[in-house]
Amino acid sequence: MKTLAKVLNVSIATISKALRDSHDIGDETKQRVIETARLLHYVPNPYASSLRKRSSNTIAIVIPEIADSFFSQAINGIESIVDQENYHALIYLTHDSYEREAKMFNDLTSGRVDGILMSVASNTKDISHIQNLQQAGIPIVFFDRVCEDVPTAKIKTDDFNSAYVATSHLLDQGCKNISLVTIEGYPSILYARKEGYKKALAERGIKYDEQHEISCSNKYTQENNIAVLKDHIAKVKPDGIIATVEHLATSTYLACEEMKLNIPQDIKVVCFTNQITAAILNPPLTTILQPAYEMGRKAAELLFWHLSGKFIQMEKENIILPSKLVVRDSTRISD
Amino acid sequence: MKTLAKVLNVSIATISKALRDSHDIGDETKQRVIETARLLHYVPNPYASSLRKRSSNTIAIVIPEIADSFFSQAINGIESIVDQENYHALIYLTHDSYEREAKMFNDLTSGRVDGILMSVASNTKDISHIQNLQQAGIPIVFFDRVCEDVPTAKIKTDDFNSAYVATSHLLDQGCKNISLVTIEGYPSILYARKEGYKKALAERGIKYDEQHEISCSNKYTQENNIAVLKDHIAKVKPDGIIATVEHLATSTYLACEEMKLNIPQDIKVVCFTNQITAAILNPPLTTILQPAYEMGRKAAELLFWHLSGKFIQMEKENIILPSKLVVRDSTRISD
DNA sequence: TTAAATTAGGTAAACGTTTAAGCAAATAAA
DNA sequence: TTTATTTGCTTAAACGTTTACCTAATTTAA
Repeated sequence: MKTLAKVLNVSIATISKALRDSHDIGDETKQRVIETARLLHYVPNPYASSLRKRSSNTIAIVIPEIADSFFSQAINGIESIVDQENYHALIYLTHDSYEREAKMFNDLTSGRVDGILMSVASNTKDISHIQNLQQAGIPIVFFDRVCEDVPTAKIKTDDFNSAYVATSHLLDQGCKNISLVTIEGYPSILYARKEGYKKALAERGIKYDEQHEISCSNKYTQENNIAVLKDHIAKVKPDGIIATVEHLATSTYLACEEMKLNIPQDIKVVCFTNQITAAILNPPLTTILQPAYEMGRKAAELLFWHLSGKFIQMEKENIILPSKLVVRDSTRISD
Repeated sequence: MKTLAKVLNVSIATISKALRDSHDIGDETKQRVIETARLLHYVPNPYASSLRKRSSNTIAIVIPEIADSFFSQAINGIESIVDQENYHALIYLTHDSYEREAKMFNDLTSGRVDGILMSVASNTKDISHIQNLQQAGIPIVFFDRVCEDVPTAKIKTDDFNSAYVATSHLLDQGCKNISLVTIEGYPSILYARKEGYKKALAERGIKYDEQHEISCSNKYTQENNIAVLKDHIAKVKPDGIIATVEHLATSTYLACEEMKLNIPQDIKVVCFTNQITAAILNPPLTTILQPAYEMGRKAAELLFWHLSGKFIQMEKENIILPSKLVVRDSTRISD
């Protein structure tokens, strides 16, 4: 294209410099260049530019799943910054599979992106793929599902505390027998939620019972999860349930309905979810609302601070944004 | 990196060809190259490759909004193909703004992507940005919110028919007075939905009344939408509502609740939405479920067929996948 | 007046691939 | 045996930018 821009008969270097507003070029020439570039619909080739500059103006967003309010809201937050910085965002879905995640990371060492924003897959144990990436000099910021063993910036919400608050709330509402519904895998956030749950129990002198913890599949086979839940409810007869991931809300409600259990009379339910429909469910669902947008935004901000050369000790950044318990009828004592 | 791969003392061309499995290279050398590439963690630089090959292995997904079940499910469908083709997906959110869309398209003429999958912003009228892109030789496939004036492939759902079916269903349930709730803008799909609605009315000899059509903002200010709805309901007193976009479901339910209107007794509601919580709402919501995943998948398939050189008359591809009316309590005659 | 500094722009190399063209040695065809 | 073909590899150009280094002309300082 620049050869075409030689209608101005100046050198190609002049064009480049003029467009990048270099001090080397006179104001008048700059204007002429910019003007004719616009006229000729010239748009620079990003790949040539990236190759030469060794930076891509692109980041990667690596998440387990996209059909999930938390993640889609987080992406909105990320995008608000990416857009402002004139960057581009590649999106990668791991579907919560370690194998896919590792494969993607291998590709990402190529320099395709300048940095990565990620929520790790729930069954990721081995972290060598992440370490390789760091060795390649590519910065990573974790959000929500962080990987504690990797020394880099992390944006979390207060999982421990919010689980504690949720459990205490259920206890306040008279529950004696609370089950914790989680998914398979090793995400540290689920561990934290479990610990918060345990602490609330302990504080009231209730013994933690492994029987009360139940793992659903994270593969989104709703029928299967409903079956598992019904089984559990029949056996343990809980009067309260804490669902630790979003898609378990629907399964839990349907399981209760099929068992003719009334929420909240027979069983009270609280769920970690950002679904906007929570308020119009039957009954309206008490939720732990996570600051998804802000978390995505903050994660992106940190990454760009780092990329812009501002010295940040990435491994020292460990930001915790508060979640909020939103009490609705699913845990309200009905009279 | 290839200079490093010269530990094998062969030429850099040999490396390149060996890795791309060219017939030029002997089997034994190929193996040696592949082996040591793996050993040295060699990953080719995508920007150099893209520059030389003049193709990027990347597509763009341009959509109005991501925190929406339809779009996030569609992305899942797209991703299933993108992944299979070893491509990469850049994501761009227009937030339903024509200005943002046009700006993005200008950037996309650069050759950053090999093709585009898009749902156009609801207030896009001028389509010159899209035409410019086509002139630059970059293929586009529309899905859901198509732009009828652009000659290229389109994946839609049967908006006309499903609105017709939904309206007829409400009429069957005894509604006499049905309002259509839409958003501002000119998306052709909303026009089709309106026409389907009108046809169902006409068939039963009911006169279409403009009063019954109401536009909410598409800027997601829920409080505002609720106010608009309450106002409308108070004035027109509809006994049935068809909400044509997902985020209006919550607004509608809340407006009815605030007005102490019982769904479905006082007013019946059906909504175009893919939200999985529809089944557990209060009451369970009758929905028009769109084949989001399949639409995304099909759109991606078409694009890749085209990219792979299979001759497709893109402008002839006009695929319509059926939506499904899922009847639940929100339109059920209660006894 | 001359030397030094500044301004405005040009030259050419480099970024890391891919690929057309070429070439020697080995093999097949005549 | 000679010629034609095939095999396996090398050379070098090209993709479209950016940028270190040069140069000539102009301005400023001494």
